[in-house]
Amino acid sequence: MPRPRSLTPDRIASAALAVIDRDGLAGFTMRAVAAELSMSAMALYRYVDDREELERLIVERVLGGIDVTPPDPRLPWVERITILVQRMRTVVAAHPAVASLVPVHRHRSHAVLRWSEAVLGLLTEGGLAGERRVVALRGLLSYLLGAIQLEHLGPLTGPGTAALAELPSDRFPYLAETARSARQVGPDAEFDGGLALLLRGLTAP
Amino acid sequence: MPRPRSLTPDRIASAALAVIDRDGLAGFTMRAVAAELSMSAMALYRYVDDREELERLIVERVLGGIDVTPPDPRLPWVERITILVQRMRTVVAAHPAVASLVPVHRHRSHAVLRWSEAVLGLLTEGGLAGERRVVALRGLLSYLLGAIQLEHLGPLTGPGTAALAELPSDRFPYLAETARSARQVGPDAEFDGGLALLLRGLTAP
DNA sequence: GGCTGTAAGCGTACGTTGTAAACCTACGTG
DNA sequence: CACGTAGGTTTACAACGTACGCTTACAGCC
Repeated sequence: MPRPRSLTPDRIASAALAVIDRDGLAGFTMRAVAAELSMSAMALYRYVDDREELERLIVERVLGGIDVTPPDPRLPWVERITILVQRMRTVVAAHPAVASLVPVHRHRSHAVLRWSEAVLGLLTEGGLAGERRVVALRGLLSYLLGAIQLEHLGPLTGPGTAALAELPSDRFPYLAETARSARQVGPDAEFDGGLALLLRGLTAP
Repeated sequence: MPRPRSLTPDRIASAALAVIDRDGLAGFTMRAVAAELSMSAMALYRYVDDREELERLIVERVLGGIDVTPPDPRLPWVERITILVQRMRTVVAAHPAVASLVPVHRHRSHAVLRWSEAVLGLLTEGGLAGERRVVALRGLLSYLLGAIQLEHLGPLTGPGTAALAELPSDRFPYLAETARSARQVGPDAEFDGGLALLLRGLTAP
């Protein structure tokens, strides 16, 4: 019988995401999100316990965009896993500033569960089970989240590389040389290359 | 001719680390660190531009503890890399709460440079060069930082696993089963297992 | 259609944070 | 001993998350 709710969790998450995309993580403030919704700051608290829950909503909204429909089953299972991993990277890349929120809230995310379930299915199809399968899933997730983080927090490829290339080459000969090679490797190639290493380790005899 | 400085960057970082170890990241406050040094909050700013620089000092102090002396050269190069990676994990594990600061400040850390140089040397010894070597270094760092993060932010192994095991097994059959296997895998085995995958990918034909 | 109870939404306020500015003060050098 | 520099303190402010209490709009009943 009371007044009906005017917001959905999804609408709130969208508003918060709009703020973050526009003003970065530093601009993400309860007041700013409320303003984006044309509300007072305190009205937000009718929908959310605290800032942390709002962050969870955001992460869930971003990761919820992952397409977990199984890739073409005619592809080798390793390639299908590659696709699933790339899909997760893609949705986060659409909102780079949330990259650092993901690891914090991942373990409460339903989207991550669905994604993990899909990956586990493919790992199983690849003949993995038991503890080896646990290690594989966890390894993929670690690499994925680590790579996303590094990518959006001061990339090796990119402007940082320039500084690296000017390192005193007597004390850091390898780094100086590597920085030169790094210029040839774009972010996608870098990510896919690392992922391929992991997956090759999975299938090697 | 003026009054001498009474603090070293290292002493400041130690105080901050003491605060973090005692009260967690949330307790890490300019005022708290200053109090730890028996100073007023503003006195800190004679030594540090802002909070961010203090965070950098902390990360540098933690990562500075890495032992980068080359492991026994009689070991295969893959094992020597394993040792270097584990050493990085070890120093962060000693101060779990700083885990989330590391990725943010890594690219300005001299300690990371030294570590990277050592790893690159071993990769080179393993016959890697050019873009393959770039991808390898970056892959190792991504996995390492991702794994550290996951480990200290809601582990798969650990209490989280219990919740996972009780998932509706009709919708998450693999996850439910995997959660049971996960109980057998300790954090060290999990980390080392994932790392081994990556390195095997590096040496596979 | 008016009345009413519930929950939506708002205004105000408090404690805490990072840090700017102005001030006082201890010390090495002349 | 005086002086100037830089160390340290005090005070202050804007912005943050959020507790509390009030007002107000609506769905269901008479």
